[in-house]
Amino acid sequence: MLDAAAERLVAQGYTATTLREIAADIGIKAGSIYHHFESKEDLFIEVFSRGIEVMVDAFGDVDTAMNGCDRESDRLKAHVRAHLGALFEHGSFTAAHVTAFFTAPEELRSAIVPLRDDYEHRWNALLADVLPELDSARLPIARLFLFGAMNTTIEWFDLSGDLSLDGLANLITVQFLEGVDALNLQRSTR
Amino acid sequence: MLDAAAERLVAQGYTATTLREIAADIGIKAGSIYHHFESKEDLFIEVFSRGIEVMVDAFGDVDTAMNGCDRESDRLKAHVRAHLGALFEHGSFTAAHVTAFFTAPEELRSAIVPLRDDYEHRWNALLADVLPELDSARLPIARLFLFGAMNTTIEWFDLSGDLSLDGLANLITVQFLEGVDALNLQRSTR
DNA sequence: GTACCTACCTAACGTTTGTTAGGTTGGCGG
DNA sequence: CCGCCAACCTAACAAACGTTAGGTAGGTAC
Repeated sequence: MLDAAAERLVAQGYTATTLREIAADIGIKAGSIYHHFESKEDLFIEVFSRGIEVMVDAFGDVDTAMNGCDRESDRLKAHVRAHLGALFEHGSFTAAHVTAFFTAPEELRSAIVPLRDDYEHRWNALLADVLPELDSARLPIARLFLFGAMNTTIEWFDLSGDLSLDGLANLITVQFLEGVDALNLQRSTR
Repeated sequence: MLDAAAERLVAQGYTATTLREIAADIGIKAGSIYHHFESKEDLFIEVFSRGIEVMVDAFGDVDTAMNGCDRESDRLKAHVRAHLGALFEHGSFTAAHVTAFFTAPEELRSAIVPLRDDYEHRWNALLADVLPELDSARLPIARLFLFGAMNTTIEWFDLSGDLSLDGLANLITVQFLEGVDALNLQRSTR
């Protein structure tokens, strides 16, 4: 049911997604949803929360797996790959969060913001490690650039296309660190 | 009235924006809208079209103004500045388009897509000039990265903050061409 | 003055929405 | 076998939606 709600969110946004549609998707009636959640808002708070949870878990897994890694650019690339994995490989929760969060009513958003902030802080800390020479005031902006590049892939990236998720993660990381010209040296990576 | 509709679109998305709200914003009643537009869909087609129109016009202006420019990076920077200007300095039409386009129903979107494609083609041509050595298959991806960085600024950039639009355009261009490390050499630009 | 047009209003229509009260079903614990 | 509870259903509610038919005010043209 949460899966169905998340998929509808990605395709239609918050207001256009009706409880009757979600219910029909899983073969029950709209009223029955209220046995599991107090309201529509309550249901979607859970969906958005899981979207962040998936990202945070993926981030944490990479953090422990890459503990003894000395090449900072590889660490960054692994985290980019994890973020993309959350978007494309672990259901629609993260995708729903990234695309539909701003279409949700304000009261719902303010309940989610603390979780978002937590995830952003982890990225800030990571970028501070990877880019020690970067002005700390510029760091959040650099993160926003990176997030912009990663999150907008939902609008165009196709998992079944020529480019793999590993290849995409590599492209984004290299582009982020060294600029667009450096991409020409990376053609072999798929 | 189109302005009011665009602002509501940015704040609430397509479905959550009601004709009664728009009417109240400009001091008329909902039914009166139908004297100017055939339907809600018709009204928002006009809003989205103007959003692209603003971008295309800004792009064209820079194209002619930068005709005899020899430094390709300056040409790119000027176009980035023009795109950001369309987002922040010419009403809410472009902002509405960028944030709410994917929340609109499919029939409406398919009416707008040709205009979008035209604008994207112009950017592809520009990037092909600025980056002649880039693999042409990579070019649309590079453009999507750049669009991702530029368009997500709506979610965080503040016109009244420390960073100016010129400074932001410079940051994005340098970051795009040379990577995040190059930003440290650019601290003076505001 | 009459005709006409644009811009608005009122009042309602059918539909859909989130939500709720009360009823039915099936399985598990004792 | 009995009681219970979770999971579902039916049927309806008030509110809000896009939309429409018909009416009104004010200006312009002749």
